[in-house]
Amino acid sequence: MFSLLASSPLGRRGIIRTAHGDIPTPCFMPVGTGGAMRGITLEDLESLGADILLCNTYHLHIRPGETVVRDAGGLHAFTGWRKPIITDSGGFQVFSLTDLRDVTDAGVHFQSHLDGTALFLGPEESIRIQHTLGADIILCFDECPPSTAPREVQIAAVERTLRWAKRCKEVHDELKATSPSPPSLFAIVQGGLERDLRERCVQELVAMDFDGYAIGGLAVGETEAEMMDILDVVCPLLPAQKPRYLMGVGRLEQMRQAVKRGVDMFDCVLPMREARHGTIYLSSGERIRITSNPYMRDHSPIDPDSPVPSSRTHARSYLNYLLRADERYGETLACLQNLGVTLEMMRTLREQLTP
RNA sequence: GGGUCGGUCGCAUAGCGGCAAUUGCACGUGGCUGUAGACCACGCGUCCUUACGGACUACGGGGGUUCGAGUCCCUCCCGGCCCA
Repeated sequence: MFSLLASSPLGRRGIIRTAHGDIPTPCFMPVGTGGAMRGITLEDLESLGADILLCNTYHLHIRPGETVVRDAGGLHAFTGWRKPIITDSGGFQVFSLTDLRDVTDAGVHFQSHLDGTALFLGPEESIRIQHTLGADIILCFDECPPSTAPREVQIAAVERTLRWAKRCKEVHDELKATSPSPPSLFAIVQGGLERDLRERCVQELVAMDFDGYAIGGLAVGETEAEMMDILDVVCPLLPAQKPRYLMGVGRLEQMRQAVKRGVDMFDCVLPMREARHGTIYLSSGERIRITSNPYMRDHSPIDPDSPVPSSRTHARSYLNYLLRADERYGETLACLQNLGVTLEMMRTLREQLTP
């Protein structure tokens, strides 16, 4: 499923093969939580060069519900996205919906963020839903505390995440037997900023033998140095022949640094969110606040060297106006640009790593 | 000409004796990291202070009552509506 093509102090170059196509790594996985990207189409996403889409179990479970997706023919048929799809387990919502959930060992009781309806998601539920959705890569249901949470909290989260990982794998193995093209299952390493807990978590998970390993619980409150420090602890302990996925990261510079430490996969809402909110990434590496005053009369292209055609033909003044006027097209242009620059950076990185 | 309602920080609003004065929009500057968040935070009379804070000038103009007036009274100007 994963082939490591090259490995050096600059990073790893590899390829993940799935039923819906190959994913060259290192890769950035755009976040289309509810089976869609905000502001751009999935056709846009493909033309930007994305090789895999990330969707979310919690969100799709609430709406439209996995049976609707299944009856539509699975996530690929339902969305029209033909390339690989990875689904997050819903574990992150323990972190992000902190006021709307209650964690127990059995799983998590959520209150739907839409209408308050009670719903329960545990390891078994999450894996079953992910199988039903029909993703190519699925994730274990984990507990993600803030990275700055005290050690006792991290210990409990690691132990729970390990217990849950075991249960996830058991259900996954059962379901795998009944499926013609079952998904790959990745485990998630927790442990906050506690190096020994991270070590323990990795070792236990590796012993259970998953298809890949995700590093969770980062980019949730710690400094960049702390994040890299944890990668330095975790990555060397992961098996070379399995893909590594740093969840929720991130900034371009963070991803560059993480690649050097041996990370293969990333996802992050930041490029899209910052785009919608007016921060534009340039191919030069610079970031600009396009909605600010100086750009009102800057009629030069958004990014003359952009990998995205629309950013070469449209003026900064136009994008400034569109976003200020709350025109949807502004979000579209901004999102295309930031995602385009992000994906382009990964392509460049891959080229540099190709032997 | 008579009656009536009204003139508050760019626009729109609140305020009915203790106010540099509500709220929305606009504007300004930040922030967003496995998406609950086309979002959030702060600023938005002038000047001084790193800040706490202080000084000055302000609710159409002028005058008055009052310890104190955007708020009450008189008068003038301007606008809307109604009747002539």
